[in-house]
Amino acid sequence: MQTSNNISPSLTRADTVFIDLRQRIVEGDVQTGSKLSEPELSKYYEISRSTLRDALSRLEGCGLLERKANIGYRVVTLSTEKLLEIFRVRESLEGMACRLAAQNMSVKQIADLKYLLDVHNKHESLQQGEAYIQQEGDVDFHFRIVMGSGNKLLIRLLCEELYYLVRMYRYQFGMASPRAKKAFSEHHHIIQAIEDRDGELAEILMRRHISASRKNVEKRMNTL
Amino acid sequence: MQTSNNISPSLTRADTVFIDLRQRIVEGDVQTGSKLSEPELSKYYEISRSTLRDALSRLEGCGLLERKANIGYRVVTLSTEKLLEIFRVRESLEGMACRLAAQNMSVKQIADLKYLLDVHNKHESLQQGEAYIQQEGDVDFHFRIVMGSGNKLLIRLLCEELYYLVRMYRYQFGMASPRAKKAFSEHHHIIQAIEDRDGELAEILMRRHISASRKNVEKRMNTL
DNA sequence: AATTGTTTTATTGTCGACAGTTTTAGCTTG
DNA sequence: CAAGCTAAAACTGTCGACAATAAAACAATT
Repeated sequence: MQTSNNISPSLTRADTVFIDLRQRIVEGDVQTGSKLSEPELSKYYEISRSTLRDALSRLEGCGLLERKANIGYRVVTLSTEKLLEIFRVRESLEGMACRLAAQNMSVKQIADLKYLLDVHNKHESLQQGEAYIQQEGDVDFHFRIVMGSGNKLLIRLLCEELYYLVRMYRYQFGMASPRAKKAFSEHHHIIQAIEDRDGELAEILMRRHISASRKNVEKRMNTL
Repeated sequence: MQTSNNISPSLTRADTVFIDLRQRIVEGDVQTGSKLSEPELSKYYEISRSTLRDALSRLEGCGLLERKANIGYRVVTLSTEKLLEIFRVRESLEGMACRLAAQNMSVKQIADLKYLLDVHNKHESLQQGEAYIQQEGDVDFHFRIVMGSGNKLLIRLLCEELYYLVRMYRYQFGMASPRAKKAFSEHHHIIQAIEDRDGELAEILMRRHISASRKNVEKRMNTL
């Protein structure tokens, strides 16, 4: 007898496996490109194959797994080319999100975001080289702006599909970019545009911000 | 014994049901907002619930179905608000696709697209009011530009996830827009920019083109 | 020894049945 | 008659087993 918590949407077994596997894939605990054996995984999680397949199909929807008929699921492989493709999509989608955020974010949301940026700024000043915190701060910043757009489709595409891939690249490609200082300054300019309700400028700044990261990767790729 | 065609990727039962249901949902044969009974549907298709659920989970990935734990799948509901959200996402993504297409489309691809546009233009001149052909022509035009971008992620997001929703709105909202003439002219300008390899202009023109459609819907919404 | 063809093994696709939850129907009570 | 509780029906979540397909191991031939 499973006394389900009636308040929150009851978590099914497939849900928990989906969430756990997602994290393991993102963090590289399950290697990129590796084939997922359904019998093996279902034994590992002590669930049936049906339940596992439910979880796997959802991971495919996140773009973390690929499936071939009669062959099975594989973890996606990472490549610089794919990373650059993601940057192009983020540039366009987050640019639009930023434009809409300038229209739709509440005064309180904007204030909270400014506060968040200050906190991270101090962290960065005090304990130099804490790349981890800086990364999480960056993720949080972009996340909040997308949420602030108020466009549910945009939110779904970015937060539920693309961002897990983005985090996967961060974990496994180790993007400790040397753009920390610049990124902070760019974030501040973006918030300013949002606060001024200048959607057009906000979009341009966000696109430049992401485009700069992309060019950074392209430059590093060419020097190798 | 099923002599599977070894050349093409063998179609599984779940595949065929997925494709058939997708069309029925897009064309409104399965009503929006209606709940899908798994026992009923599996009986209809003469397959087991497991196979059906495989198909349903993929339809959820396309954004055509919504799922709640312990309750089941429903066909998504359509609304003007959601349609406007789609336009915003298309504006940003297809704008980027058009920019990349200007860089990456081959000379032959561009020539084919110009030819396609001419054919549809003649059709439109001859048999006035053939909204259907005009619609399909529009879909094809946008589709080819996205393909021409060469960005696989962009292609997946637009062609495999968003465009079925777009077609669903066209079928069920009956968007016989009065923008036929203008749209043709805009398409021509876009191709010209692509031919000139002017990515920046191509993006701007595509965004205006889609933005104009959005504003058209907004205007119609306000007059009701 | 390498390669092709065959057999065996393992894996995915599909099925039907049971368990737990939600919804519906019916009954009781104020 | 309405409201609330209870019991029954229906549905989704989960399970284990069989069928069809792909991968691996092995044998045979050149």
